[in-house]
Amino acid sequence: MGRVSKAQAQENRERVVAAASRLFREQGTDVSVADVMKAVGLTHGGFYKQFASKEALVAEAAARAFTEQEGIRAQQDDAHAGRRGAARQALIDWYLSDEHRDAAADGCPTAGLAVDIARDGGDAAVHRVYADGVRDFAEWLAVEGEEDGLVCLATMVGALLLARATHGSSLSDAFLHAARQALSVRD
Amino acid sequence: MGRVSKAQAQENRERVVAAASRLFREQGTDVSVADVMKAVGLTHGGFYKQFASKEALVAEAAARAFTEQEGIRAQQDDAHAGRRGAARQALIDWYLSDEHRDAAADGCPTAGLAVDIARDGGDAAVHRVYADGVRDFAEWLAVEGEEDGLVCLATMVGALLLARATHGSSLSDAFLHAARQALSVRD
DNA sequence: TGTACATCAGTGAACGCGCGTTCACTGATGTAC
DNA sequence: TGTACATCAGTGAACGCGCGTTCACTGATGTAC
Repeated sequence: MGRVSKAQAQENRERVVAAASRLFREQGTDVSVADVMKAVGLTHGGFYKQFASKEALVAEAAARAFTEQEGIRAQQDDAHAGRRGAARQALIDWYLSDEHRDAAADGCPTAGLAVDIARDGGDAAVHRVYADGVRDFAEWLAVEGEEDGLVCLATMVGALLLARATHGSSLSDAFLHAARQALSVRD
Repeated sequence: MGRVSKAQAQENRERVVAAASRLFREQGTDVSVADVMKAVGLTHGGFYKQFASKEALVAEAAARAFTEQEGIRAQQDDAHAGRRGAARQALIDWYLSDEHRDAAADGCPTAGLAVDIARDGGDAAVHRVYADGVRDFAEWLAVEGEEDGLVCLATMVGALLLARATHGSSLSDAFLHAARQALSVRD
């Protein structure tokens, strides 16, 4: 397999970032470079033709996941024609659904990457990407002041992560249900 | 270094579980067996004289962490002479403090192990230990009904994990502060 | 109580394996004439 | 427009390293007499 066209190479690179973005959210950032490359049908050797290091991929993959989520929020805004409370409620209902609990790969990176970011002492770039993404999300959620957005996000992330960690127990649904109730009566 | 007395061996075993309990909460369950043993001044070879597998150590270490936290809650109950609201408030204030954010090793296993438990498809024993520990905690927090305990715990865990993940940013303190406010005005 | 021997907690080297990263190589793509 | 050559995306083997686990060995502890 010889050289590949510039357009093809660019497309491959983007597919690698997209696959990493899903795998890291689902299984954590220590999914191996080889597994990421395998997910798009390539071998691991070529990875360093496109990325400086695994850290660099983590940063790009995280940024991509946050951008994707911003898109989902923008869709909600459109769907509810700027009625912020309704858009927020629709997002919360999706966030605290069985579907979101069971599909971390396409889910919220604030939740999916939180612990990896906290433990990984390393790269400053990925920390910046993460904090910026979290701030944007909290601001979007804030309808009754800044603190309201932070608390709402904390409750959503906590309920989602605990629902995932207690999957198989009756607690799992209970966390999602209780948080949905608590975040509905608010406005 | 030849054989060691039964009492000494038992003490060593307990020190291994204690060290694992702290290291797993702080850095996750993929801290290596060798690093756990090193933390108590032993070599990794002897590990399997005491434990069937690393999975078994994870289960024991998690159980120990939950028991330790139950002790802290019992202390709060004693200190506040059975005034449940006050005990709960004191625990929440500690939970959402800088100290707890920065000392995960001696902190809450519900938060510290959540993602490891969620991702690890493996052992049923550790899942049971975790779910039981979470349930006990939520019940202790529930002063206005079951759902109240679950929501309170979700907010605490979410705020703590997000504060850890955004350490270094102004968001970190903001999450702790906002959650403390939200969980104070309640009763 | 004293002695001879079996037990077994802990050591340190080794196992097969997967990690992030490097590198010589391949051959289709891109470019210079 | 056609041809000769340089470029470089992707391959596959290899690097040093750390993982969980196993094992032959050690020598103080525990036990049988």
